[in-house]
Amino acid sequence: MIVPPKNPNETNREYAFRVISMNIISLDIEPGSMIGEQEIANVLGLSRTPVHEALLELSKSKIVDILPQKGCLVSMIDSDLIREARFLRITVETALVEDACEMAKEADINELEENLQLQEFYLSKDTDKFFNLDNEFHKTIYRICNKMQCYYMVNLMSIHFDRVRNLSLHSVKDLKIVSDHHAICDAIKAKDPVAARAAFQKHMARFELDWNIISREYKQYISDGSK
Amino acid sequence: MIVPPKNPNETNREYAFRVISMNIISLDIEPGSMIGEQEIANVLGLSRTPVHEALLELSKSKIVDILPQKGCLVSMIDSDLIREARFLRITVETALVEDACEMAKEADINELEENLQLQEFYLSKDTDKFFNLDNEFHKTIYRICNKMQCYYMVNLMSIHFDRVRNLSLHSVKDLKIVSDHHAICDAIKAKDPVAARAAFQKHMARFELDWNIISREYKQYISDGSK
DNA sequence: GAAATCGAACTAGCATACAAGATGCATTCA
DNA sequence: TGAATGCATCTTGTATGCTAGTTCGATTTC
Repeated sequence: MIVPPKNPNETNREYAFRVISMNIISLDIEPGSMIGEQEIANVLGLSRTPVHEALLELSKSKIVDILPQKGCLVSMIDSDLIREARFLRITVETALVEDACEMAKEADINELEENLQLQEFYLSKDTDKFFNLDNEFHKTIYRICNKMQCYYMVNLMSIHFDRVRNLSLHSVKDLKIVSDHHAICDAIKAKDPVAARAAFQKHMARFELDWNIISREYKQYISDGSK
Repeated sequence: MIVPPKNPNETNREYAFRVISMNIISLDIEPGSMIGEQEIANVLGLSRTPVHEALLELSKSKIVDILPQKGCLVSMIDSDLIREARFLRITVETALVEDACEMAKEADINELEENLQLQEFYLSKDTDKFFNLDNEFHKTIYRICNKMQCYYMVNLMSIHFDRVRNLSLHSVKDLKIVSDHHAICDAIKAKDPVAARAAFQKHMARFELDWNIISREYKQYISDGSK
């Protein structure tokens, strides 16, 4: 488990949540493994309480399953939950990119374009950095539309999806993500909701290809009943 | 504050969450009021711990705002958060009713129709019962489409919307909700996604009218900047 | 040898205790 | 009189202790 330093303005609970989430997405905590509150509390140098509260929040998205008096099971990669997370993102963000065509100011477009410059720079250099930039790109679209609370809810559930997306970045070679993002950004800039919708859906459709590769390559992490 | 009995298989945390949510929606806990963990713990006969955890979960949807070392502020009725909650529901459930046209089995249609029978029965008799049936109707649509995790996430945020919806049921006389539901159900039964989408959007559009009435009638509960 | 039983060692839920920051009022001081 | 100060008393965040339920292995029993 990777333990970054605690940020100054972060509560212990937020710190625990951040570190555990990170390690689940990066697979440094293995899908299907059991983790105990005390065990994590020891690693992070905290008491059980903030760790308990962080795990409670994670359990809301079913990324962990708290089994009372037994322990905390980190979920296997579950195609049903990924399908739900992906449905939610596609549905919500498709509507958002359309709205963004009216809502986006010049400064917003600049923010997106600056992000895309950095994406190009880091794509082949630093996978984790790129992953964060990708997340920021999507988050900016929520912000443009004044839907930050929706972002929080969708993002919490997206962790299932993120875990696979992170694997993709490390495994799948043919990455067209940045040009997809450019197409979305250009459509918003051109105030063309039809093009924005199309570009976004094309972007999200790539996942099907990745999933085919990932699901073969990481069989041991994928729960039964999926393919 | 109304305190129903604790269900047998419910943890104290779940009980606290259920009771506090209920009282926020029913306005038995007033918008803008401060509540303390100890105070609620006393009323429910619990310790602070499960109450604290319940409030943490509620704070995720911003329906309460935990101010460290000060207290817990129950949010005013906030048009921005309602707009977000409503956007999320409309966006997600519009997509769902379309999918439901393919997914719904005969048993599912029966479940919806049985629910509608009860809605007609209780509409003028028992507002709270009707409110629950309305919720169940929407929940069933998620279940038909195998999107229960999405239901949980959308529902958590919907509490802002629910608080006003509950006021509507008590204040707004001209209720066409049941016939709306019938139209949605009939479209799903006829496997007509275009009609289902239209019926659902017509249903959700009613809220604008209600909001105009509510926002005048309950000004004291509505946060500044809204109209 | 196999099955049943008991108990030690785990777990999370919850209660309680303590720490540290916010508040408000009484007191002090100019 | 008015502003500043300090303390008593709130609050939530966190740590710790206790309870009860689960697991697993050693021991007993047949």
